[in-house]
Amino acid sequence: MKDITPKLISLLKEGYCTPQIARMAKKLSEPSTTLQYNIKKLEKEGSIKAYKAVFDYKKIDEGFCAFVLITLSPNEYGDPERVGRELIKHSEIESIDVITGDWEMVLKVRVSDQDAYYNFVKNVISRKGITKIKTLTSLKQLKTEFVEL
Amino acid sequence: MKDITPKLISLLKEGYCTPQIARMAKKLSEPSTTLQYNIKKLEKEGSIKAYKAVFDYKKIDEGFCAFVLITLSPNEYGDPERVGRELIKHSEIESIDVITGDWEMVLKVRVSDQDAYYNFVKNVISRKGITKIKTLTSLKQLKTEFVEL
DNA sequence: TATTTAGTTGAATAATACTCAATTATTAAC
DNA sequence: GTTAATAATTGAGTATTATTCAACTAAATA
Repeated sequence: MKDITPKLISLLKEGYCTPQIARMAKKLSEPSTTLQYNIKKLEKEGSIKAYKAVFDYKKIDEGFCAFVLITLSPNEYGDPERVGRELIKHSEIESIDVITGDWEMVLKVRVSDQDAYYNFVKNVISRKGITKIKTLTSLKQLKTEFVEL
Repeated sequence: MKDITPKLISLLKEGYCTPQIARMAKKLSEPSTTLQYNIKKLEKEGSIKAYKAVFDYKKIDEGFCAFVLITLSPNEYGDPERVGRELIKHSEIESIDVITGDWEMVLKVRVSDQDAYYNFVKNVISRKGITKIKTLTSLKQLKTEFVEL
């Protein structure tokens, strides 16, 4: 039997959703055309980047979650975004931030288990420009993407 | 004129969206009823927690983003989830994780600016049970919630 | 005040999700 | 292996919903 679930998850993780205008209109007691107009405005000015699904990642074989604190080599200090942009396409990475303080970057990463994380570090993170990393492993996730778990 | 935008943002941040089955069906060349069935299954087994919008937070007055590393007092070690659950309802908090290592918890927080963050720390974070915090301020966000910015 | 621009809204239409029943595939029991 | 039960796929029809459009109202600008 064809298992389309992985494809579905992949699409829903980054988009392929849409606002429920009628439901919001009821909730706010406003005409749906008014919401339509205002939502389109938010989209046009780029305030809304995507509509997507939030998962209980334990249940879709992405139970291992970690924050990766990254130290860049001195010659990358000037352009940490360059390193970041090379990481962006990796679907295991939920977020990428350039930060202040003891580290230069922080990633939030989701993979299936510790083994997969080891491979991720080996193949994706261990690259020229990244000097040192510190992993904070999540033991329990209470909230993610503004959604309570 | 009535400004419903804040209400819209608030609703869309945590839900009030729905999958675009027809669009995915085209993309995957599968009948939409098959997708319907599989998506409903994911929902029923709790794999999908919500459908929501992702914003360019700079454009909706939430330009200040920080990771908060938290050290708990020894008498809270046993039940870090208790502290976490009290934080969950705060809409400024994007994520809450209990972690291993030098800290017990990490939050991802979004507010309008540094002033608002100061107030957030004062009013929400500074509470019994939390001994020490370290803030990693995001200078540049390249990706968030699996969505490229 | 006049003029333009931005925002609101109801009515009509187009698109989409959803329901249901029939069919096929998979699994479990004997 | 055969049978029974369960799970998954699918097309046709219906109910909802998003979208379009034009009329109207409010706000901003000169």
